Amino acid sequence: MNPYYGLADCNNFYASCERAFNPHLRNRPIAILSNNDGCIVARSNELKSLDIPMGVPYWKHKHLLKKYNTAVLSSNYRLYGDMSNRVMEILEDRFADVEVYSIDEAFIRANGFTDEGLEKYGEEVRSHLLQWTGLPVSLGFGRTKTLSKLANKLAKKTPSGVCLLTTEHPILDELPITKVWGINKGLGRRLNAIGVYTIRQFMNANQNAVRKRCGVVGLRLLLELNGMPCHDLIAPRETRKHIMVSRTFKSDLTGKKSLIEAVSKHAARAGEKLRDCNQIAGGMSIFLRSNPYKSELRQVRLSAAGALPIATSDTSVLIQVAQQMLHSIFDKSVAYKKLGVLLHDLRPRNPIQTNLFEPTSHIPRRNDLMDAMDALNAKWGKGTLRMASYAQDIHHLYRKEKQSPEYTTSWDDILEVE
DNA sequence: TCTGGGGTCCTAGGACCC
DNA sequence: TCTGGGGTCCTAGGACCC
Repeated sequence: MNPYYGLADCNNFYASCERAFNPHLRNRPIAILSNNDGCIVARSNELKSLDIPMGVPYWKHKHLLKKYNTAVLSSNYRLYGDMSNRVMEILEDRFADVEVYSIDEAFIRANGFTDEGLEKYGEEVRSHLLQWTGLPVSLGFGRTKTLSKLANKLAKKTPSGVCLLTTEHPILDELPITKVWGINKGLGRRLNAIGVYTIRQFMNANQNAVRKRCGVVGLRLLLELNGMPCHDLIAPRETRKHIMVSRTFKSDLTGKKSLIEAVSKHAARAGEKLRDCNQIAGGMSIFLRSNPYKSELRQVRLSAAGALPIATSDTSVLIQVAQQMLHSIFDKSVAYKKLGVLLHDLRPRNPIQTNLFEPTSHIPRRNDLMDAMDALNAKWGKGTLRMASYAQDIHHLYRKEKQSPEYTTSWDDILEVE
């Protein structure tokens, strides 16, 4: 028998994490803000029903949020990341094959179940997750990933929180194509142009026409909706293609000193991510951008890119190159709002590739040093040990005024129960 | 006053080669 | 005067995702 695919998705994940540790948030609308307290990136159900859209600038809706007595919080990624790990561990325990797809979602493959058996097992897993993490999770099942993703949307609206979607289900006659995972405005419009509006119409559309208009991406979606798998679970990747670290400043910056500190910090963070997935980078680029919302200011997008002298994950090299690049593009007549560091041309960390023109004998020792630094920071908290080039605290460059405590990852913030 | 961050895949087009 | 055809590789940008 063909396997089922499933998608487990935490409901209103960030808001639910906050709620799990703070009972005062239980019956209030919640808004979670992006970095720099800029946009609303997560909403509780109450807020979703109040017509506050996702991704809008916080300041534009401030008064409305206040009117509804909304709890507004800066995002607490350490807390969410830790809660995510707990959920994923339980899923991995309950299902043979799990693909962690994002911080709050995982695809699963379920073999050897009857339809009823699978739904029942789903409900059991759901209540296990709720009991052990305090997070409500929805489960959708179907013969393909695309169907399971759609099933999950339906599961959120059923009391059991679980839904198994077959290709015959009448709801597919009504749902618009934009509800399909992977179809947004662009593809949606191209499908509308050939008379396709509902999911059922899409399922029955001419495959050549879809291939021609929407490329292989569109064709695969059509097949998946008809129950023919084109996307299998993807093994956890150790091989990322790019690593990016970028931040918006709370105000427009003109001073080179702050930018040097920020670029060093970003490069160091990129190095951590790189070592975390056991890779080294062959190239780096950095970019600086002015504030696009202030049209009266001079608008620029500056960037520099180049190969590293030798592929590496050594923080001190990354910082040095990033600083050189910043010096090379800095223009003192511009005010900057955003800065980013990108690592590309990533490769596995071992074996070390030597370079005729650069000495490499010091590399094993440097690797040990980096590993020791990462281990210390993992044990005692981020930033316990860091390079002197960004020793100065740069929190003043960013806004983060409404952060909740790190209930699960910091001893100082652990919840006390009386 | 205040507007996020980090990914993936696909495609088109240019450079280059025979 | 007449100026091919097909392949690969790389990159930038679009589209989509969370």
